Amino acid sequence: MTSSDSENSTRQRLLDAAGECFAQHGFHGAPVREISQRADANVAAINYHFGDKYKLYESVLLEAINYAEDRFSALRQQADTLDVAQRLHGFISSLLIGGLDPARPEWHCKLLCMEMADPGPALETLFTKSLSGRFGMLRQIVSELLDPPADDTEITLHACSVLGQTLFYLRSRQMLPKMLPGFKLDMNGLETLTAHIARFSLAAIEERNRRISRPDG
Amino acid sequence: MTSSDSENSTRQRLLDAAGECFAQHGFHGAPVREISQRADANVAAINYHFGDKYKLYESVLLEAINYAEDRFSALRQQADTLDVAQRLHGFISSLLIGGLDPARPEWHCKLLCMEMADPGPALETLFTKSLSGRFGMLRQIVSELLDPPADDTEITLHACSVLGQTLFYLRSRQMLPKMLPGFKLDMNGLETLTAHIARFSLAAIEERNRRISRPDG
Amino acid sequence: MTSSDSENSTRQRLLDAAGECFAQHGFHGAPVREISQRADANVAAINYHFGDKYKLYESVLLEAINYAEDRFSALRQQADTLDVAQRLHGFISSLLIGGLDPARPEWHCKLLCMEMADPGPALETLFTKSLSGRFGMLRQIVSELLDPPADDTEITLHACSVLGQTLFYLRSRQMLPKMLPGFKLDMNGLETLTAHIARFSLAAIEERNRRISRPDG
Amino acid sequence: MTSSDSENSTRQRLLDAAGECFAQHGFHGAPVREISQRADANVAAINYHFGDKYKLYESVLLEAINYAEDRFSALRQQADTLDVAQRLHGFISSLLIGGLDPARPEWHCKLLCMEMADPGPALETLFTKSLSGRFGMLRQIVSELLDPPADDTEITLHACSVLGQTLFYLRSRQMLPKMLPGFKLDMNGLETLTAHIARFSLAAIEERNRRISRPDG
DNA sequence: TATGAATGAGCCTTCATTCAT
DNA sequence: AATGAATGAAGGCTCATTCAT
Repeated sequence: MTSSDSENSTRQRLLDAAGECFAQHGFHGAPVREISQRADANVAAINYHFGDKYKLYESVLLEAINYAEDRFSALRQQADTLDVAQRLHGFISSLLIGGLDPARPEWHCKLLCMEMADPGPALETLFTKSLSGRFGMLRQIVSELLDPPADDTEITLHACSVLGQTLFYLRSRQMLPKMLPGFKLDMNGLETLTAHIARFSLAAIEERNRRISRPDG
Repeated sequence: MTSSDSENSTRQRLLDAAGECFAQHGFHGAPVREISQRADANVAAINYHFGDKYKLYESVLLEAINYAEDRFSALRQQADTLDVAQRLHGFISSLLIGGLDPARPEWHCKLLCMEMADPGPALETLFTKSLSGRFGMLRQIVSELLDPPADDTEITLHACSVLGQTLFYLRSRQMLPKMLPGFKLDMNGLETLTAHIARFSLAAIEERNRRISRPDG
Repeated sequence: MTSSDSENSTRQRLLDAAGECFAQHGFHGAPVREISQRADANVAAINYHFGDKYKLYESVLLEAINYAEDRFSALRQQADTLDVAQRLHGFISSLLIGGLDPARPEWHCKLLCMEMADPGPALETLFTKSLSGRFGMLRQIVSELLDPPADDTEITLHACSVLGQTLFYLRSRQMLPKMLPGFKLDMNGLETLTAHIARFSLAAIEERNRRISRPDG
Repeated sequence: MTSSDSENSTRQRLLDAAGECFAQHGFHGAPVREISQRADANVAAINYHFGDKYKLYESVLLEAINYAEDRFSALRQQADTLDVAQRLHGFISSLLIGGLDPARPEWHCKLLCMEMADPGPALETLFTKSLSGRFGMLRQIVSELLDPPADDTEITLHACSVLGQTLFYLRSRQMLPKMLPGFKLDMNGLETLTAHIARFSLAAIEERNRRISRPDG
């Protein structure tokens, strides 16, 4: 067992500490000194392992985005065995539970939301590496649900409706206690949300399908 | 007419410059010197007019949130003359067009989204002064749409579904060119979005109403 | 009497302190903290007044080179009233006494010599502003002394011989106590040196003139 | 042959790389990491081989000064077979060509000049090991040339005149392209310089000898 | 013999703020 | 009402060095 173990190496401790600090104070508001102290490491260790503060920030973002990627990989592999409604449910669930899973460090979700609200150079990587693929997956699901078939714009609008409902909880998480007092975001609550979003969206789409296929205008 | 009435007073120029800077670099990333220079004012002017940097930030946020409040006031006054579907449409429109209106300074929306992604003490004021009222308004509309009547939780879930779809475009604005290449956010595009969200949501609710009122499933 | 008095202003104190420090430890070896402390000023004052450390360094060099420029100006104005041998003596004296004058801060000479031994961007300014003019002046004197007239190269070589003898004492000043133990560089000593260099050079040139003008080869 | 014999040992590569770096940026301005990288060695190798950064610097200076010492040794051994004018020429040539020889790494000369402009503890070694002997040699030559004999001071002054003319080119090398545009410092140019300095100095001394030996002025 | 990881001290610079005017 | 000068604290980063291997 060498010191490069990914478990508790200086590098890994820095990543975790940085995640917390960046999520708490933002990139500019988080001093590298505080990060290194929380990681029980030297200030110079950051530059040694990551080059500079921003490269550390990028690495932290990657760490956060990768965490939930497993769920989507699994979903992709099960695509053939699940019907389209199940895949919609799976997508929403992956995003929502993958994002708010109480087992996941809180800062993952917040940091990603902050980066999306104020995108920097790092977002490019996140996008090409993960976000764009996820959105394509959702568009595929939605396009299968829309019958009679929809044009590109309509698919996009429906995909955004599903995505918007889901991301709302991730992006509003900081405000949820204030907005929805009494609502608990435990596993149970998350499944309630998932079920609602799926049912709400499927209902809207079914209604749309019925309307379009009706003979009159 | 004193100089404090002037629309172009130092104080106002500072507010505008600060809005741009804060939106561009975040609170910690925007140096007061850059703000004062962009406002063509002295560094000390900020502390003179606002006390300190954070109070300036709060003032800027208030400026941004107040800008769109007129639309909601109008909506409230028209409540009696509009049917509930129109009020839903009006709410979505107020939020979406009020947020992305090309005539509005770009930083308004971005800054508010950033503050919501990473809430500070200033959010409290925003919430009690504006956000909480808006959400209550939406809940009222949704509760009227839900028939048979829904319990508190279901109202909230439906309100969140509407709100989530709408906020999605505000909060993703920075990423929209990348996510939805070719989509134009001009007045026309905004109305398309508004119409879709309203139709999608109404369809989902109607379907729900039908399902619930059915003697059994 | 305002605070911008050139006498004892923060800016001037910084220049003097920086001169000493840079001369003592070199540009890279002199911490700005030490400079500001010696100047009884804040660290930030350096960046406020000069922009950055290197611009301070350039200003210090200019201060040093300007100090002696008066002597050369005077020499230029007297050019018509002095014969050429006197002007040669004047030139050597201006350089030597202007450089080692005990009334002059010691660091002036050392710092200029250091910059010449390891030229940076700042030397360009020194050269165009002062050095090149001085060398032209010396070439003019030497060319008048050379009779029969000399070509460009020969003038240059003779000018370098005069200049080299003179600069030797400036550039070796740090080593003089070791090389020439017992030699005092007071006003008296400097005039002895000046006289020697002038006599030595004139002798060499006269001998050269005689040799060239001799009919045989 | 052990690895420490090798001309391309880590130790030697460090010396060469350090010479370049120190000459380029000065002692304080040259980071050990850059040196070790240029030498294709580990950072710790410097401390391992030399103890610390300054000891490396001293070693580099010694390397530079030793390079030219062979010429002077040869000159000393030939002392008996050459007349005094030839020995003067030889001395100047050793210094000038030994210093500016295009075959020699450029940094040798520059680094020595820098150390002389800003002497540190290392200069002591250089002085006792080399410089003082060279100066003594020149004084001996000059004293033989001065006839009628001169006192100590006069010998010193004349030696400094010869030395100053010669060192001028070494110490001004960085500025020569700017001062003497078009002058080429190839082997041919160096011999031109050597010949001029020797002739100039001999002429001055002959004239002096004539003047002194004249019954009166 | 030689190294990659890690360190504490120090670097220059910039920060938001204050003060005398 | 407003400002230019100045400040102490803190910023991110780099330094020469050390240590376990």
